[in-house]
Amino acid sequence: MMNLTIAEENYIKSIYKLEEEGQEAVSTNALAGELETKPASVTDMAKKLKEKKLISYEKYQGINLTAEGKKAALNIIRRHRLWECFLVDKLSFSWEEVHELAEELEHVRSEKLINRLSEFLGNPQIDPHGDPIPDAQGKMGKPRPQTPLDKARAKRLEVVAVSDKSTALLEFLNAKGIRLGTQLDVIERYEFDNSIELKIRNQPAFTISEQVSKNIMVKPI
Amino acid sequence: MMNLTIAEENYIKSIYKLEEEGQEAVSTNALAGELETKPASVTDMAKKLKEKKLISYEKYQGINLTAEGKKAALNIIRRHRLWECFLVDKLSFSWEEVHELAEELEHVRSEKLINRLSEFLGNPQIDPHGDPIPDAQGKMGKPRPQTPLDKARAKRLEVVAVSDKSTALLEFLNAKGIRLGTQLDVIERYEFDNSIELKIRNQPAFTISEQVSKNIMVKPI
DNA sequence: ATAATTATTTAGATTTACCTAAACTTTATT
DNA sequence: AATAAAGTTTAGGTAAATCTAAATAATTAT
Ligand SMILES: [Mn+2]
Ligand SMILES: [Mn+2]
Ligand SMILES: [Mn+2]
Ligand SMILES: [Mn+2]
Repeated sequence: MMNLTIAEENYIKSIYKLEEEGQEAVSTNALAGELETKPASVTDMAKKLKEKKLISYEKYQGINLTAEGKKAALNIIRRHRLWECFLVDKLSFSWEEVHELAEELEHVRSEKLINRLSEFLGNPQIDPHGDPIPDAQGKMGKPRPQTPLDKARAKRLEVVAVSDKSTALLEFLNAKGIRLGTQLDVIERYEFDNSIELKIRNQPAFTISEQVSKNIMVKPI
Repeated sequence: MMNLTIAEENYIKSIYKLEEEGQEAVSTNALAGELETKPASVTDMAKKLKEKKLISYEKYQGINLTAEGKKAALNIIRRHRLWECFLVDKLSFSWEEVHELAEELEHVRSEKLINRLSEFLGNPQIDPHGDPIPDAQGKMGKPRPQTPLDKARAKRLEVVAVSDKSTALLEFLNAKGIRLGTQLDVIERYEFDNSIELKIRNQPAFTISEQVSKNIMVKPI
């Protein structure tokens, strides 16, 4: 596996993410949005990544990772999520603080370091936000049955993952006492704005917006 | 304290090191040597760092850190040495493996991260090579009495620090069983090539070159 | 099918951190 | 003091990663 620059790694990671989210071929605009950069910059980089055979790309046709690109992406994600575990489990950071730091730490490229880190952490399978951690070979623990809360139909639910991108969301969840493993009772769904009234045992009920519910992954209990 | 690029941080660190080693004003050439770059590049960067008031610099007159530059340097050194401790103490790396990795990790800039790391490690005072670790305010534990082995006059000596830059040197020391705290008896000093015959308790005597002896810091027992 | 809109690419600049080669200063040697 | 050598700076260039503005292609609406 050849050596990537930090910019290249960030592109690969974002392409992976957008593909995961269902984009058939990742568009220049979508990628520019994800990376907070301009479409023209994306086109430039697309040519470079194609040259390196990490993506397939034809003018105006969008972007897809090659097998090699996917492998690279999983490796970066592994590093990112292991560092997040380290920060939470060993340095007592809370879950809304770690994503940003992991964005930097993930670019320290050393197989040995990351494998030792994994071992030190007890080879965790999920990160602090409930996302699975790829193993050294790039295999990711089967994504367990999970649905965004806005789509879930059951009444009793358990939180299995949350989006890690927004500090504000995670702080809101802290305030409401929602963490991984928290059990929720859906009291009511309001059609007007798709807000949801929830109850956690021993706590007063509260309402969350559709925005929030889309970012909480749950499974029925 | 303003934000520095990785290149700027590396320059600051190298200037600090050369000043420590006694250079009155750090020359363009010396710095180019230390950074494995070209003198012309150093001149470019010197202008930038002067602009940022991290160094004092006049054409042809060499470079010195300002108070602010020194503070920045100590902060980078703190990060470097704490990561070295982490790698050795927590991830079981050996002392010759950690410098390179710390060269990368040191550039992750977060006060909170590094202070938490320090705490996690038990606020260590020295790194795996015996070098003192500056505290959060940039104060460095008094450099304890130490002399390079080639200059030491006593017969019984204890190893208090070693140079961390050469993997080959550290591997040689591993092979000979020399670590921090190791007690050495000087059997003989050979004037011809300044090599030194040493003995460690319960081991056969062996000889080291002047090169090696310059990179082992000792104190009399 | 044509026109309008949106998406994407190209052209041309900019910034950072390098480089080489040539010019210039400083220092050492005769 | 003059010359040679060594050290340093300038001039001009390159590569990566960005940008803006203009051109072009694809999509959507009329
Ligand atoms: Mn994250
Ligand atoms: Mn995460
Ligand atoms: Mn080191
Ligand atoms: Mn060290």
